[in-house]
Amino acid sequence: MEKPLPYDKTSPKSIEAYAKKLLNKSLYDVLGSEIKQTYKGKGKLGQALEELYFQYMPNSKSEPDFVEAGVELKTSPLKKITRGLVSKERLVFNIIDYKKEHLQEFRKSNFWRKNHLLLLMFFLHDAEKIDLEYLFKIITLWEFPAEDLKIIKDDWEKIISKIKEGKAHEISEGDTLYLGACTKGANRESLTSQPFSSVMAMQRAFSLKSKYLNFIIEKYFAGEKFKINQKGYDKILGDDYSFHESSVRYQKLDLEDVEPVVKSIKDYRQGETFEDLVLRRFSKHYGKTEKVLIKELGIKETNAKHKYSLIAKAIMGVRKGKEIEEFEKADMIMKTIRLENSGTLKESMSFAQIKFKEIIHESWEDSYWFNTITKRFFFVVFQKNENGELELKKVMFWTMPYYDIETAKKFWEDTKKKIKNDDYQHFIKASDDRIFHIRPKAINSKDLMETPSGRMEKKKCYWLNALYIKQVIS
DNA sequence: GCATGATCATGC
DNA sequence: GCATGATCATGC
Repeated sequence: MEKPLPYDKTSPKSIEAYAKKLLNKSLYDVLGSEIKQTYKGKGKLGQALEELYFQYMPNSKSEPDFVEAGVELKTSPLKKITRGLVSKERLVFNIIDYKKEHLQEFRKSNFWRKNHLLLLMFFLHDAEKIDLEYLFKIITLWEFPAEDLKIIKDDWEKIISKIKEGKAHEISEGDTLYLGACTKGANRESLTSQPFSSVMAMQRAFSLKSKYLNFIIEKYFAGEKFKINQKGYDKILGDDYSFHESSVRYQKLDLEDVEPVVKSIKDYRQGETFEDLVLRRFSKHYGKTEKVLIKELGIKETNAKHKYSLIAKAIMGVRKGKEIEEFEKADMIMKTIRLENSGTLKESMSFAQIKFKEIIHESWEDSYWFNTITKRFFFVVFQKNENGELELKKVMFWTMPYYDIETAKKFWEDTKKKIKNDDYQHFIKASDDRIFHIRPKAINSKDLMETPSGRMEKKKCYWLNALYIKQVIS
């Protein structure tokens, strides 16, 4: 005879209420010391929660953990920074089955069947503790708001279309906005076959980017009550795309520093993705000079160097002083590019400083450079006309192709090796490589940074060659 | 015309 | 005080 469960397994609310008893506690606090014997390993927290706390055995992969309630349990670590708690890593969902995931439409896909209603249990990671001692800081049911789900569905479709084109091996996390396809496997050699090409592809899982999770975290601590109302999804998941009032929107928030481009799901035209919508907003302004744009958009006359970014934000309907919410969640990088009348770039594109003492300890996959270069980019291109005035030429979204990322790796390895060898005179130059170079960037030549060997060296940074950018945008 | 070293201006 | 986006200056 089975013992009755301490919660109603058919009710999401009941499951959530039972889960919340763990708030600000650890599993060890609640279950006592005897469980310490059974669970020692790292990464076993999710499993321990399922078996010992919720008292069910992990079930089939294609259904949610709590089948009857349709709830999927997701644990994920938080870390402490000065301004509070943020996500420590991306949230990883199911492994993408390249052979099956493309067979169904989104609403019947493995991903959506399993993950439409999440029970989020975020805990504070602590390197000094074992899993069972981690304190749970956020426990809540979670559904994607309509505006976000629209983007997630488009992301899913983008990943699926790459599989269907036989390009699973070319998938990059930077292809999509909120829902990523992150690598998942013991190492880079964890390859698997794909249905429409003989090329082996890296194993990947659906995931949410850390930046996206930070929005959930911030809203949770801001005291927002997340609404759960799955009926509202029908309109987003339907085929007609005739969006109406959304019933699963966030309540109005006072998060001061972001503003969304899409104020309502009704802003979309039929069949349009978020990126299409952004392109549409910009295309109306192509050919206008900087002066005209500043006047039309009501931007205060300024010589500030960031005025191009102010113009771009204004076109997207984001007010001064605010960050673009969708770009933040998607961890996307906006770069403005200025062209001469001839079409050549005025300058190469610079990135962050090389932290000499850090790079030597990095591995490629957790390096600054890999994590930057695999993001999605948004380029805003201005070009000088015959009178020397800058005109808005075009905008585009871009992700570095996978074969160029291989070059990025060699470039990064070369740089790391030279720093290890204490050689600061022979970094890769613009004339050495098609895509990348290292160059100084500092206040002046006396602006120095300490090296691993304890000397001081001029500050340098990563650059993308002007010629490469030119080829990318044309 | 481009590569390369150097520096400016702003905002956090 | 410093990192970053932007730009200048020089020489080949």
